[in-house]
Amino acid sequence: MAIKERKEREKQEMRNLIIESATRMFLKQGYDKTSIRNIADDIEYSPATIYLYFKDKDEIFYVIHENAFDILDQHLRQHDGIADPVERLDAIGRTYIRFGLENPDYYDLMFIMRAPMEQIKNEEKWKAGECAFGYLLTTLSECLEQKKIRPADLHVTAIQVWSYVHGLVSLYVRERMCILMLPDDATREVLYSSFALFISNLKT
Amino acid sequence: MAIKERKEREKQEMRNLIIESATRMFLKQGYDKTSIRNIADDIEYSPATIYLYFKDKDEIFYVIHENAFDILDQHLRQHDGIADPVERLDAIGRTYIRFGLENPDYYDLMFIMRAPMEQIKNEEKWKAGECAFGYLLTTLSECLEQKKIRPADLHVTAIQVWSYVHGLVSLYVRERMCILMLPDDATREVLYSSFALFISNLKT
DNA sequence: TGCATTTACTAAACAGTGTTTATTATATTT
DNA sequence: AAATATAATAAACACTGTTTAGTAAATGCA
Repeated sequence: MAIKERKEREKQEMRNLIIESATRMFLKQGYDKTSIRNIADDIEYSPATIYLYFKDKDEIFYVIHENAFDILDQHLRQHDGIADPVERLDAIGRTYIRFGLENPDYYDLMFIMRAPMEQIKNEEKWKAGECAFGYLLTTLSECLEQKKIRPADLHVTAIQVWSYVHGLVSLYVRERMCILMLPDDATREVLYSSFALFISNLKT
Repeated sequence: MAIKERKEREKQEMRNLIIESATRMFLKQGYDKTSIRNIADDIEYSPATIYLYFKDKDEIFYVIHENAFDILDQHLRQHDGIADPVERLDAIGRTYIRFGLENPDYYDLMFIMRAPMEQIKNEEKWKAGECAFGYLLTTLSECLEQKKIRPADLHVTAIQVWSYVHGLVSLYVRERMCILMLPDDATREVLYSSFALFISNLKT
């Protein structure tokens, strides 16, 4: 009965087709303009067909959300080779910020929008988030062990670092950095300078 | 011609009626469920009437956004009496965090949602934001003058502080703090502890 | 092979949304 | 009292996510 396997494969291909189309549209026109009807038009199926492969719109965006975490993860793990944990922390932070600035829509979906988190409530855990946060925890615990940053509770420190870079990126992405009344490239410079200052304040 | 004045007054009263209804609904059921039709139902007018007093839905929420800034401002200015600027900074930060945790919908509108910022582009400046940010700048420049915090560029430091508290609150409000896998009250405690640590790292 | 059954798909509808237009009723001015 | 200006609305437009009922094709079994 190889038919069942082929059917399963075809089902997965259709899911991929939908996700690919949705991702293209999302990155081009944003969440709101990526409607089920637009996706259906794009892949040349009826809107109702999409509901045979995904429970609802949120489920589609949950998959995109997970894919985005894979991409961020690849970026962050690039710094695995840096021996000094504080230097690594600095590199991770700058890469995180750069990822946010260069992929504002992905960043939105990963860390700002409510939709993907609704999905997580009904499932089990925020696996993708835990993976990235775990990497931060590992790096920070090395920093603390080697007494290279000011001593404090590991989780409190992690929240401090994450909140900080998230604050920078999310204020920028959601257009609150206009408060500086600077041109865009100068604003970005302030973000990186501010992060550098933060890291230097963290050091022992 | 006192009629014109009365008409002007009536127009303003109608605007207030709409804003009051919209605010009530927004705080009770959130942005999405506050539809023009729901507001119209609530004030017992037709949906089209609302468009005689407001250009669109965003304009209504822009007014609510401005009102929210007034409320935050009142909270923050409570600490005007604190002589030591670092102590004042600490109090301001904690009040900002508390405001965000206790008024998540207002916080959303003020610092996360895109809608109100669209309005600002078409107008002049982000007056409400500048007011609050100005207060932070004043406090920080005092801290720097008195050499009570580590020396650095004023604006870079301000962005550092704001990004940090915003990061804490926005990750909480948009449900990313679930990563800590702690009950709600413990999570809030981590936020405050993390801020305390941040302030102590900022001090000279 | 022929028939029954399962699977895949879709047209149409439902219940919403923000917004605009054409029309009516009311209030003001002349 | 008639003409004009203002205020309010019913209905429509163009969307949205989602569900239902019905059709056509592929598969399982005799």
